[in-house]
Amino acid sequence: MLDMKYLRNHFADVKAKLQHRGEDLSELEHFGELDEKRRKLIAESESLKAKRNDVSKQIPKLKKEGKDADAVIQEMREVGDKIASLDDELKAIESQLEQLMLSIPNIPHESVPVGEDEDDNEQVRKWGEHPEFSFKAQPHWDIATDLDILDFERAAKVTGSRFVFYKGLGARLERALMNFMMDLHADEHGYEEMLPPYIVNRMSLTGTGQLPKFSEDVFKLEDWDYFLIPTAEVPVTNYYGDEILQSADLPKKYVAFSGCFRSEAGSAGRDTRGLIRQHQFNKVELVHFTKPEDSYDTLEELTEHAEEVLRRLKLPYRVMNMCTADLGFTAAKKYDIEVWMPAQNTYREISSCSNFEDFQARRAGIRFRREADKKPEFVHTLNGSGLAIGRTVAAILENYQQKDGTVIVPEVLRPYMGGKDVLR
RNA sequence: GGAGAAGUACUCAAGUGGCUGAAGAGGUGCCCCUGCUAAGGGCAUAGGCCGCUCUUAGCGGCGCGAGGGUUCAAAUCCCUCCUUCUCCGCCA
Repeated sequence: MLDMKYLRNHFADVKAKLQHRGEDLSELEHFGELDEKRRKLIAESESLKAKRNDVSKQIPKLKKEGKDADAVIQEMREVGDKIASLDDELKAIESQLEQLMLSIPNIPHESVPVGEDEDDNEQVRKWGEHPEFSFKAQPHWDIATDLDILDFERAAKVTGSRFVFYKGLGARLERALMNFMMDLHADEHGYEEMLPPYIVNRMSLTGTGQLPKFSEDVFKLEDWDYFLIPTAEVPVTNYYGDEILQSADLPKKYVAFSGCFRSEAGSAGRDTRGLIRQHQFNKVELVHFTKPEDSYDTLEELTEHAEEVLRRLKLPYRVMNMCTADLGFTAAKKYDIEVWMPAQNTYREISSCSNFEDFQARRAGIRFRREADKKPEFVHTLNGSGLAIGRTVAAILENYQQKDGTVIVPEVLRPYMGGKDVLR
């Protein structure tokens, strides 16, 4: 959520910056009117309340002195009715204004390229050499099905499309990656480890920005106002919701493993085969809480930590600075890390590293105090995948595949694989 | 799932309609006393959000788990919900 005072005072400027996102901003036009109406109603109602408080203090005195208070009480009854009707009106305006504010996306940072679609994303850097094959590179779903380490068919029977069973060394590989990534970030990058709830309430999803606008993307539990998490970002960021942290507490950095659940509404027909777009997948997520002045340095650090996973796995990748059209609703700046997928002859997103500045913190109420007598300020929140595990499995299968259909296990994973060096 | 109890500030806690922005204690900070320590004494310590104004400040509104209601007036009375605890049931 944007700062209402800032929006009021810099309306034209904010609007111009939001327009680069290419989203419909017609809602935004109602802001001025609602904001003004709200403040007018508050002023009216509160001056009546001040009067009521004042007169109500006199009533017991009048009574004590044996004077008649009926006329005053009658007058206050009318004042009370007037207050009630103003407050009703105010409540309606405020809920409209809140809906509006919750639907306005974040302002892109000045270092974000202005663009119209994903073709305008800028490559920041590139790492690693594409593997050369003396044979036609196979897609990971064929490799895995042949090795009998992934079973999409039976998952479709047991649940439905976009689900998978990991089997044998496939399951082992997924678990090895989880442990490798968690160890790397916890032991070497200095993150505190966390295992969050997989189910969250409406307020948490509103805090991180998935709700109210993107309700069709998340799974909701029947008869409960609870949702399956689409990413550990949601529980971990909201961990400090409605709290005021001490200056010395910051920065805070967490690494969380979780299952992730996404409805993939609107993705029908895209990536229907393989591990790329599943309703359920595992992910190791990095979440930072920083002081405002540190968040852009932190974004670089966070992205670096995610890249390190790919470098140790020796998987080629590139880093993209996402343009205004491809930023996502909540981010002020976002780097996507894309891993090379030989069979598709293309790079695919494997991590998204974003700085939300105070956008999520304002929604979730995450603040800190610089000094004991200072006003609290909103923290900046950031997160990034470090990494999506299913997609990493897919990338390993495709980049490490051999002519005979086996797959070499990346060296760093072998200790986690009971010493196995090849999937066969 | 059933029965009961509780939620007031950093902590504990008093408070059944106006004199309560809220007693008291602990904690914390500063000061006094003391050769040092212990003990003692004094002072300070309500955050936060919102609105207005002549914006290094002032004024007003809200706030006692959350939201409604009753009342001229609610921490206090009523309703709904949430959380925690105890017992029973169920369960990995």
